[in-house]
Parts: sequence; C-alpha cells; structure tokens
Amino acid sequence: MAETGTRTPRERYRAQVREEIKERAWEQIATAGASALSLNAIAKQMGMSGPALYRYFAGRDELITALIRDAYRSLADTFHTAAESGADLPALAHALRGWALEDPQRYFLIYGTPVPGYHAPDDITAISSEIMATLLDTFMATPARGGPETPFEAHLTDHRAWANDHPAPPAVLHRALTFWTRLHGVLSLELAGHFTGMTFNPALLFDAELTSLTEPDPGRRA
Amino acid sequence: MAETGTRTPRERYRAQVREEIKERAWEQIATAGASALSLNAIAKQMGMSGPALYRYFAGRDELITALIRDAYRSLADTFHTAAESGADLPALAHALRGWALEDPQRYFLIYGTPVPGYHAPDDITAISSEIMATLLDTFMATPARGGPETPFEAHLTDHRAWANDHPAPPAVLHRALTFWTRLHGVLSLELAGHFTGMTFNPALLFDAELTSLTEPDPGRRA
DNA sequence: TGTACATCAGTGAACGCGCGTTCACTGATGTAC
DNA sequence: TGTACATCAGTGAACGCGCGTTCACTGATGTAC
Repeated sequence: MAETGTRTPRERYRAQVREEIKERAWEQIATAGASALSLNAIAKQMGMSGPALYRYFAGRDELITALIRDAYRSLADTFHTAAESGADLPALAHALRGWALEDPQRYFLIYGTPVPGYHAPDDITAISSEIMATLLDTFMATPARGGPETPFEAHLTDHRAWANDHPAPPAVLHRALTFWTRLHGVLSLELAGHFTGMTFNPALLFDAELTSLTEPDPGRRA
Repeated sequence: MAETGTRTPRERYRAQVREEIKERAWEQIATAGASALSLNAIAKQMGMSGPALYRYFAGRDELITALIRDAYRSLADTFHTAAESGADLPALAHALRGWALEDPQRYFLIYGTPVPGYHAPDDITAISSEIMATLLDTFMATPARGGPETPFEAHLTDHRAWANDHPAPPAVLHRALTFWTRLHGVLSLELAGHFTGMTFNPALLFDAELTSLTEPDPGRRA
C-alpha cells in the first residue's frame, strides 16, 4: 500500500474529484467502449467545463493510462487478498472469474484488443509481475501431481527470467501459465458474448477448465 | 462459393475498387486499431475524395461490417480447406495459429474487445456456425479417448442446440469447445503481446495446449 | 458505324459536430503575519 | 481576530482539426437504335 494519506482538505478534494472523473470514465467505457472515451463528455456529465479536467489529468492519454493502472491494481489486490486468506487454486480461479464478471470492460482494458503502438509504463508491468507472483505462490502451495517432464517444461528451464527469481520449478511455471491461458480463454469468449445464443452455462465450462488444471500435467505427451 | 462471376467491365471495376478500399482499411487498422478507421483517410490514401467512397459502401458501419464478415469468411475457408485436404486435429490447430499470426488485428476484429451495442448480422453468425461445424466434423474423425462423463458433458446433453443437429455426442461437443477456448487463450494473449519480454517461445506453449486436447478428457474429475 | 441517350464514378463545396487542448481570467479557499 | 497575499479550482472563449455525410454537379463509360 502506498501513501494514501491525503492531508489537507484541498488534497482530499483533489483526490475525490480525480476519483469521480475515473468513475465517469468507466461508465462511458461500459456504454460505448474505450475508444469512445472523451474528456469533454466526462466534464459535461460532471457539470463542469472541459478544460477543468486538465487540473486533474494532463490529457486523455494520462487518464486512460490511469484507468489501466487501476484495473491491474484491482486485479492484483483481488488475487492478493484471496491468497492471503488462504485461497486454494479453485478459490483463486473463482476470484478471477468474479472480478472479470464484475466489469467486463475493465477486463478487456487489460486483456482485450491491444492498441497498436501503446506501451504501458513500467509501474504497470510491475503490477503484472505481482499478479504472476501471487499465482506462482498459490501453485507452490498446491499439491503437485507427477508425470514426465513436458517439452515445454524443458524449454522453460532456460526461459524463466520472467518469473523474477521465484523458486517455482518448471512444472509449476507451466501450470501457472496454463492457468492463465485456459481461464482467459473461457472468460474472454464468455465476456465478449461468443457464447450467447449457445444456451449452455459458461460457468460449467469454466469449472471444467478449472478441473483440468488439477490434472497430472497440462500438455503431457499423448 | 457464391456468385463471384463479375460480368461487365463496370461490375469488375466496382468489385476491384471495393477490394482496394477494404485493403486500405485493413492497413489502417493494423497501424492504429479499428477504432481509428476513417473513410476520409482511406479515400485520401487512394487519391480520391471522401464522398467517392459512398458509391461503394453506405457508410463507415457498413464497411466495418464487411471487414468483420471477410474475417470470418477467411477463417471459415481456412478451416474448410484444411479439413477437405484431410487435416487432423493438430493440423487444424496449426492452420488456426497460422491464420491468426498472419494478421493479428483481423483476429481481434473477431475475438477481441466487443463494441458495446454492436450486433453482427445473421449472415455473419451463420459463418460462425460453419466454422464450428467443421471443427465438430474433424473431432468426429479423431479417435476418441474414453473416460467417465464430465458434469459439463451431462449439461451439454440438454444444451446442444448451438450444434445445429450435428450428430456429435456430448463428449465431442465438449472437446470442440475446449479446442476453441484453450487455443484462443494462448493465441490471444500471445497476439496481444502479453508474452513479450517473457523470453519463452509461445509456439511451444501453444503445442502444449494442443497436446492437452488429445488427452483422455478435458475437465475430467480430479 | 454513328448518333442520342442513360448510367454512373468521382468531384468540390458545404453542413454540423465533437474532439483535445491553450489561454487569460475570476473568484473562492487557504496561509502568514 | 483581522488583514494582505498566495494558491489554485473552474470558466468561457477560442484554436485547428478531422470526422461522417449530403448535395448538385461534371465528365467519362456503356447502351440502344
């Protein structure tokens, strides 16, 4: 937790308005998508003039970056809170699903279509690493199921820099990546509406994928 | 294949220009994302005035819808061609991956962040069913591996309307859905750049997921 | 083969719009003595 | 407690821009006789 202690009334007010701007921004994104986000429209909705927002954000780009940062932060906190209260793997997965369903556009701001040329600042990629670290920790506390080493695990032995010196063995790295890709696969298709009209319950498909993660080894030789 | 035979020179010319407009549109999307697509910019790039494009598309929305349709059509053809030349499951998967890498923004136009409120016309959802049918056919020709019925398979027994009377049993429906979600999970994270900086080879993770699909049963009870 | 007419691709001017952003300002709030 | 000054939130006018889209038109291409 960083310095949240706003001291003076003015600082408190500033923080408050900043928050409201972001809330309105999320509403707009939910209504018309992130590309339709407009500073002037937010200002109008708050009963202010457009230029007033420049007291709070240097411009549109800075606002969007703040939203992306908040989205990552929110997911990291969700994971962190779950893990700290002793969540096992299924609990972590359901926390993820709950978080995603809570606000699909927030999910897509992180995991949706990338904007060509956009690069997130370093502090955001740091939050991303935090999320991965929590995931690895949880897998370390999950009883491993044996099986022969997969080709990808062998590959990871030499390509594990992204784990930031985490002590997890290659098999765990592989499992964590698989957790990520499989759950994202179901979730993103569900949230994007690709299952609508297909009548089946997406929650059950999610659970099936979750179950698959506790199987002996993802991607084991056939 | 539908009526492609353009007869008169004028018709041929019209079709040609329509194609060029769409090509330029794809270039723009690749450069700045789909939300930045502008009719005027396309016209300028083609050395024409803006209003000229209205001879070819009723407006921006119709152009985008045409692009989405072409994207689905392209994927359906890729699958169809692969299946007709006797592709097995891994071959189909690699065809999918190749198609996705060929033009990531085309992939995201189908599977990326949905635009709130947009609904694809019926003929596009029909192409989507075509893709699913090809996938189901291929799975039917793939040697099944036994195992107890999963909860999700039981559920599918009563929720299989989306398969359009395809004779595939629930286990195959489940496998096909899993093919879709797992490969999409890896692919979309890869294409969105979430693996960049992580040094490992995404193709190997993709293959690991592919291998997992030929395992006894996806989402089997632990 | 030549003329009269219809079709239709593309132009240029014009419309209203909302965007992001800058600037000089007013007036309220907070601070120092 | 009261006055003088500094800070700073918010305003309104203005900037240039590119957007989608309409309209009346010109001129080239194709068609009918």
